[in-house]
Amino acid sequence: MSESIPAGAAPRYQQIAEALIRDIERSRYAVGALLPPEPALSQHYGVSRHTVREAIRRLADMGLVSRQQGIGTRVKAKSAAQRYVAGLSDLAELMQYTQRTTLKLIGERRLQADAALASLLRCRAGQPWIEFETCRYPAAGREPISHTRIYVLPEYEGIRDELKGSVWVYGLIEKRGGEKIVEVQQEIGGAAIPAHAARLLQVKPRSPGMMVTRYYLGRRERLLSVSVNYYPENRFKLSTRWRLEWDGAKA
Amino acid sequence: MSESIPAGAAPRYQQIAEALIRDIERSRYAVGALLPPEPALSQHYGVSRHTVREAIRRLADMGLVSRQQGIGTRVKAKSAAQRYVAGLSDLAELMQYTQRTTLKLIGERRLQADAALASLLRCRAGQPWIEFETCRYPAAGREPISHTRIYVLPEYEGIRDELKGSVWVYGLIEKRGGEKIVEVQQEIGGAAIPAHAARLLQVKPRSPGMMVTRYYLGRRERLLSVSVNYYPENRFKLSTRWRLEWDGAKA
DNA sequence: AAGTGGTCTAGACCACCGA
DNA sequence: CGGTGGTCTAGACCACTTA
Repeated sequence: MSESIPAGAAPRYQQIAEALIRDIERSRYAVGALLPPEPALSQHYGVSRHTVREAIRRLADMGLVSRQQGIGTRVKAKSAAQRYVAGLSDLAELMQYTQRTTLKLIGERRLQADAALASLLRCRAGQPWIEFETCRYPAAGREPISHTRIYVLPEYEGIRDELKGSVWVYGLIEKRGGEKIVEVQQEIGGAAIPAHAARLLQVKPRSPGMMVTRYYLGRRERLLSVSVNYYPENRFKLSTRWRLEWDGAKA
Repeated sequence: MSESIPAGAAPRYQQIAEALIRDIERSRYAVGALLPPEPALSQHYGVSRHTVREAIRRLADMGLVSRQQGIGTRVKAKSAAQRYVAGLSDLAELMQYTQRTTLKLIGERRLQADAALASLLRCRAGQPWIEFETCRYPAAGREPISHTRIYVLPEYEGIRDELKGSVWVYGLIEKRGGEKIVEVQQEIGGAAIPAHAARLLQVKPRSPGMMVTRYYLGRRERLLSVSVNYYPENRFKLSTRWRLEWDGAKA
């Protein structure tokens, strides 16, 4: 072959990828069905098998097809699902204290969840927890940014000794138990600051604020820790950037 | 070459990929530096250039290196950064009104940003906007969930006619202008509900609530729309799930 | 002009699957 | 067994960057 390609034209494999995508969208190749084998495509488009494979690789990256040795290339979806994603390189970004902050340990107690706490912590009543009460301060200022109750499994009791300073609880859990935090569920709502927290935060009871509850889960959905945070008005903002991304995370 | 590979051994390109990863981790190739050119690697490992490219492709998929035609392959990171990601298949999930809700248009006006508004909307003073004031209601109940001021570029004035019902503004923008929303920046903080919004939300002025500001951006960071939302306490919670994912999103 | 990565060919053998 | 995708070779020309 080796026909000269017009300048500015897309590479051959990309043209073929586009052709295949069109064929999938127009249901020439139905979802669940097999694409023609690579040698057939290679002959049909008059290119080498390598070029066809390059095209199919694009489709696979987009999640449109999946390949299986010995079987073939199966159509998995009619169109590349676009989605918006947000990413964190580190869990510390979740809290977004860009400036240095200090964690102050106010108190600690062992307890068993009563009905109310069990509901908040999504566990069964009677479940034993250790509760750390903390406030977080900016390095320079005096007013605390937040009041936080941290609940951890009793087996992580020892983290108390390392809790001082600007360390993050989940880091301590990962360091000690060796259990990795695989998922964090975060709930945010407006809330009046309860009297006890208000005192520590130096605001009036029932002042407006934000309540953030975070559930830290390990492998197999195991709940390792829960934190309940109160942020008074105007001291802290949570921000998140959602970006459109093509399935497969290609730049 | 074509030495027989021991059964069960990893493919050659994978072995080479692992060797390169080791070399990067051990700083034989520093972050920011260039990997040796493909022909050199091909000769060094005694494989074809294709095989080397397959290995480097793995590294690129993991975000360890980036390639640039005419320049070379540059090391971008020492290790495949694990990260936590959250995904939305649709922007509607950002708002998370699981039940059906209705948008009620309260008012509309054209305006030019004064200093305060310009700061909020991150634009220059004098920039013309159209402001829609809306409340969102659950289907059955009476109390509104939220009060929202939506700012859009004047060119999208026409979306007013479609704003009624439970439609989402960004959908209208995409439908009309053809401009795609590529990024959404979201800021959340606790806030007292201002008097005007409080009246519509049927709460007392300065009651605790949550303020959510969302910036909708198109291609090239172009700001298309901004929404300022107030949610009273206990009527709505934002929840997000962050999951650990390996860079490159390879299963 | 020289060197880089990007694309492409025409072969080959292999591991895996279903009949 | 024949056919699938997976790996690999030994070439080739091209587009792009730097000098």
